[in-house]
Amino acid sequence: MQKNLVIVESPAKAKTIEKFLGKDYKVMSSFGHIRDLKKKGLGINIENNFAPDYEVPDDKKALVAELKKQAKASDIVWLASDEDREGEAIAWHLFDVLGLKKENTRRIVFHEITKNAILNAIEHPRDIDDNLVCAQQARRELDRIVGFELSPILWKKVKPALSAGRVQSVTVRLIVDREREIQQFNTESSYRVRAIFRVKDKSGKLVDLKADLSDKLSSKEEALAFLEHCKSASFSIETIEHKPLKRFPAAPFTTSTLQQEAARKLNFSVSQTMRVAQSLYESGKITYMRTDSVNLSSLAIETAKKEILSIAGEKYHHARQYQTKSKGAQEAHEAIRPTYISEHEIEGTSQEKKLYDLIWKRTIASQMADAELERTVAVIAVSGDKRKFVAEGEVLIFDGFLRVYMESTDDDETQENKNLLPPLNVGDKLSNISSIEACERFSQRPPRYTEASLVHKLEELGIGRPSTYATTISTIQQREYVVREDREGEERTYNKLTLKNGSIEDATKTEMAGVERSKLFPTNIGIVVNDFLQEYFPDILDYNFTANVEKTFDDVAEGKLEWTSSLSSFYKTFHPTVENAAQRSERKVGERQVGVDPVSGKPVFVKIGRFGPVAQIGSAEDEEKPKFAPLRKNQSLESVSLEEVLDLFKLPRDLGEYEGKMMTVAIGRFGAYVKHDSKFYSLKKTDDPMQITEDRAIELIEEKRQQAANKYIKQFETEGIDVCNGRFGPYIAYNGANYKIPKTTDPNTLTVEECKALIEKQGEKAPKTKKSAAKTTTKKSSTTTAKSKTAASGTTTAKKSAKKA
DNA sequence: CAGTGAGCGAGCTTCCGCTTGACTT
Repeated sequence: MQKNLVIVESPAKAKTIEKFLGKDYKVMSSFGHIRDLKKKGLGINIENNFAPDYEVPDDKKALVAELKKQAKASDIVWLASDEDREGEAIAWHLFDVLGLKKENTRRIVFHEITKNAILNAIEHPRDIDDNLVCAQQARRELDRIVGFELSPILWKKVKPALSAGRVQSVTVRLIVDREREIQQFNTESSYRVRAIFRVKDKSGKLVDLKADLSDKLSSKEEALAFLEHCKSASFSIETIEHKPLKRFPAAPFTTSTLQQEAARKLNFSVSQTMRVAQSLYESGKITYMRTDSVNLSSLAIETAKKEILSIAGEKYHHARQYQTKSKGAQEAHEAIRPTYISEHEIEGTSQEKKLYDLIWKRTIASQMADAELERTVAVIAVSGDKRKFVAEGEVLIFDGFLRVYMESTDDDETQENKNLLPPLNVGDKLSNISSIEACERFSQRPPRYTEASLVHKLEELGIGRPSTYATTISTIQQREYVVREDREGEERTYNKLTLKNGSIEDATKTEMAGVERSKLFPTNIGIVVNDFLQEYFPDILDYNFTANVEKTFDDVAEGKLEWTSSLSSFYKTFHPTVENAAQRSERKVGERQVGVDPVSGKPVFVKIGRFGPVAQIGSAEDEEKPKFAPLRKNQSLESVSLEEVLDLFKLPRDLGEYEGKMMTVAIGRFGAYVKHDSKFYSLKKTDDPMQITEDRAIELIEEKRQQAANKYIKQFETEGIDVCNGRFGPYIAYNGANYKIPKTTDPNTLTVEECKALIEKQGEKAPKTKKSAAKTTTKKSSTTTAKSKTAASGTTTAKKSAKKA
């Protein structure tokens, strides 16, 4: 029987701590929260002074039972959850659920997982901070109230199974607002002028000196006039200025900055970064990865120093302690850093190696000296004109931290490398002119968010926590408020005027504009939901809502405010807005009439239907049932035209008969297809479903039949082994699973024995279950299943198929 | 995998923050 039981939040932490504490201590993990508001219903008794209705979730029951048992068997229980609002609440829930006694319970905290920090914590136990626990309850209940009162309004007014919440709704708003800014942005063009002079460098060789005109020119006429003037003008150096410059290393990683840098430098998605970081943490290679602190332990600062001295020498070392600037930071942990800074590299997957390398470099660089540069600015006067050319050069005097690490920026405009300027003197005449170009340039619209830049914005606004950034971003995509995708840009022409050898050339050039890679776009549903919420719940959708309620939670934490009264004053103003929205707003949220159908004379609408954006001819009140057609993915509820909508009703289209069966063309979830004899044939990208001919459809059908015929290279029927042609080349199919064939082997010559050997070598796999359709459609099908049951009410076949689904 | 959208109408959906596995591709 052990004397002491220590409970922490994370099992990886438990493992390391157990080593420090010796055999008198058993260390267990709570795996985060062990109790929460009841899953079903509000879980809050509003009339009864916001009394919470807590329950231990099913998947935690076994764990709680085990903790209880171990706690009973111990003399003293040490509650060592994190030192923040959530951690304090976890400690209290443990105390309550495990039925602990005050006299043999100790609350301890540490910010670093080092032996000293932990032994020190053990020596300084304290009581559970009830005020902090109350602040957490207020936070928890407020989130539940907002989420569970708003979401049902959306089910009624927009579409079932939607959601709204303090964090996710504001996150969607950021993206919708940005999209509107982009739509309303007026691109303006102007002319930038650059001169290239030829001057001698130190060794007397002629080199280019590039200089840009300080003013932009607003029109082609102005640009032409300026170049015309330059033909006969003279150019001379007016001033030269040398300025020392310093660059500072960035602070060590927090969750948010790690996500951003991994996206920029390694092209990781936000969730991918967290997955990889989690595995590094679990194998003890890095410190905790969900943190908002930039603080390094004194131990880390010491070992970083040792490393820097041995890699680069004394001159490169500069010990620094960083301050957290982000709003609402709770700093329960250290910054993200290597556990052992002396390990420059680690074993692991290539992703793990890359992320570790990034963390190592960032940590080391944060303790290194500033980089020193010198910038030179030469101003060049143009005779007979007030405007000046400016040439800038930069030299690195001392690389400092840049030796190991340089932070990236989101700015996708390629930063031009500035080099050292050739030697120049005030008064020098620049008579050797290579060219002067006036190039039409366009003003930049605001950028769309990437996952990482969105996290950055959320952190800046103090919305969400390190543990939730990744899930928030996936939630808004799951709800189909937002999509992450690429967009092809559009070709744009621009004008370029070049003065060379005394004459001006006028050229029209083209470039791609507006190309997007992996950016976040709002969907029709996202826009409709956002506009609705903004209209009826402007306070909740306010970018400062979270920051404001955090202030009242702080008051609760400091004991200045009763937690229930903070909630009741919120509820008093919030709940009436919910009632108001339920009554006043129309069912037809987001509906828009685009025109009148010329054939039937009925109105044509677009709206969010039960299954997403849809066009509708005629209304439900008409005697005749209205006609529906889903909108295409790229069509916007706000801007789609009557013509485009009417086109949607032209499908499915009959193409004529083939082999006695009708061919129809339509567009489904996976794109355009031809249906024939209840089989489906996808159209190629180049085929237009509105234009496709009967002959082309037959061609597609025959092509697919041909492919199916070529599917089998060989079949060993008695053994049930097939050698097939697949999308990724030849493979072996056996017992419902697929096996690779080495590239060096000719599939045509494979024997049964060789196939069996290959199967054995790759380890016999379980048969693939018939698609994971169940997993992806369960959620959606809950509505369709219910409907199909009733649609064919009573018939046994319908019940069967419903069960299957 | 390639559909759906009225009508009867019960019962379902949903939040944010702590934590990992247990599941497939």
